[in-house]
Amino acid sequence: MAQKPSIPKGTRDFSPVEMVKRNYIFDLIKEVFRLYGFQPIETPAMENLSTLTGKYGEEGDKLLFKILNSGDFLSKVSDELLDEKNSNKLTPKISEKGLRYDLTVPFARFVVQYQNEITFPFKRYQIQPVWRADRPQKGRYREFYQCDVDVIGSNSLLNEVELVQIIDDVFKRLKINTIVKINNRKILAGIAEVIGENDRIIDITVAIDKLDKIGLEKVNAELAEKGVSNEAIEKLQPILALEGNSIEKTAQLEAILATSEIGIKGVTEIKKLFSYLNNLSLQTEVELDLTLARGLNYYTGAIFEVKAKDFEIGSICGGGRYDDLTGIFGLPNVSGVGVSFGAERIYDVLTQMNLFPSKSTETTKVMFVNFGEKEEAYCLPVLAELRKNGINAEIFPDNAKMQKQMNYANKKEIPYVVLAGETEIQAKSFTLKNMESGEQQNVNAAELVDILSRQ
RNA sequence: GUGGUUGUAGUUCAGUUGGUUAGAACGUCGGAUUGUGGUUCCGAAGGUCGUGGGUUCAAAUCCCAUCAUCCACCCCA
Repeated sequence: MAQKPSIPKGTRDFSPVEMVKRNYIFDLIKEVFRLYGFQPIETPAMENLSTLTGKYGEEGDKLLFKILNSGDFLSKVSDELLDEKNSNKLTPKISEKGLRYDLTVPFARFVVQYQNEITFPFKRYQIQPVWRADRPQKGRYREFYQCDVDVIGSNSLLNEVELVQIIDDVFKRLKINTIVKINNRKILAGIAEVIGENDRIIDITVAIDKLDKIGLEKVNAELAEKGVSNEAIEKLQPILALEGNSIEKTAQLEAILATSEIGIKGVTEIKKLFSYLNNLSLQTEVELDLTLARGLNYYTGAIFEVKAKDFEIGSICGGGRYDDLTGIFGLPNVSGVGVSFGAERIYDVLTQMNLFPSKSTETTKVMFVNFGEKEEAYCLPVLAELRKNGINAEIFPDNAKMQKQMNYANKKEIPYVVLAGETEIQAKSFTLKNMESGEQQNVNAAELVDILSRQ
């Protein structure tokens, strides 16, 4: 038992059955991305730590997986430093690489590195795993896939509009009912300004983000605990209590934030975005949600979050605009906006709501029963012909007992089985069996290919 | 990083107040059935009871430690 092999905490193996489902999600998402003119890139699993550290806040740095230097990495470390046993000071000496924490920062690095070869606006998508040294729990893993789409090098709000359309398109195809929550970091900044707590924008947004979850009272308590003045908390109350639809809310906000330049800017952006969206026949619900604050520190404009309506789970997609992401890598004033689809959670939703399509193009469609050497030779040309026609076909590799071979086909959910033994060879035919109905028919090679092509 | 939960066959779990040889279901393999799967019947294999220590005549069971696991918090997809 103790010696049984296992994989690290928070990581997973994917069986063939799971891979078929995962690929369904990835392929569908990619198809939509391409439809809007996005192109794929990939970046390495590991980045230089200098690229990663300091981009995700203090908490994020702790969650970075670091890779030990190769060779005798301790020999270069001074004895004093070793004796000190201070991990934070020692780490930079023995580790220079880390596993990527998300896809956005490597993308920013990519853009800066290839700025002269890239034509802006640059629209890319990227579907790769990321790693976080988090403690795993329900729906959270240490290795998981992100599906990112970003446009970089364009300030136009049209990009935000198209991202919402992509979200709508993807979830429409996946048959998941969603609600897209939209907010704007500038509005949050405006709120902080109006209540006189400019510097505490992060604390304030993190706290009000929990409004849904822990309620107004606890939010206020947390604000007070973080050092936000009572006066400011008082001023915040009417904002937290805003009601009505998105248009009504923006109207009220406009009045509240009148004295804040940045706040008004945010309201203007939101108004424009909603005016576009209202003219599109979106299937998903879209609403302004002022409590939506989560997200990385680098968001500066729109913030998105998508939730499944019929299923209680965290967000299944999220993103926003960041005005100066590439600035930290030496390329200032390049604005980008993007969203990331959470493949793992989408998988969970589809599984539990039974929304995966039953038939797959990835599995075997027909299996030939193996009756022996002579029969193998008889089957091989037809197998080749089937494959030439794009039909997934296989022959059982051993002349095993009929029961074993049929069982194999059954377990693998192969819908058709071909039996070709002595009788068929003499008649130059094949017996095709439908595994679901049990029906059998005797056909020649051409008919076999023809029938299976049409299924 | 903090708090809690649970560790027994490949999997899900029984296992009485500590008592001889630790059970079941499902799965796997074989047979009933040498050209017909899913159903049925019969049989078999499979365990250092997470690991280490302690208490006891005796430990899967009680105690301690440790590791793993799942859940919640912080944070996040």
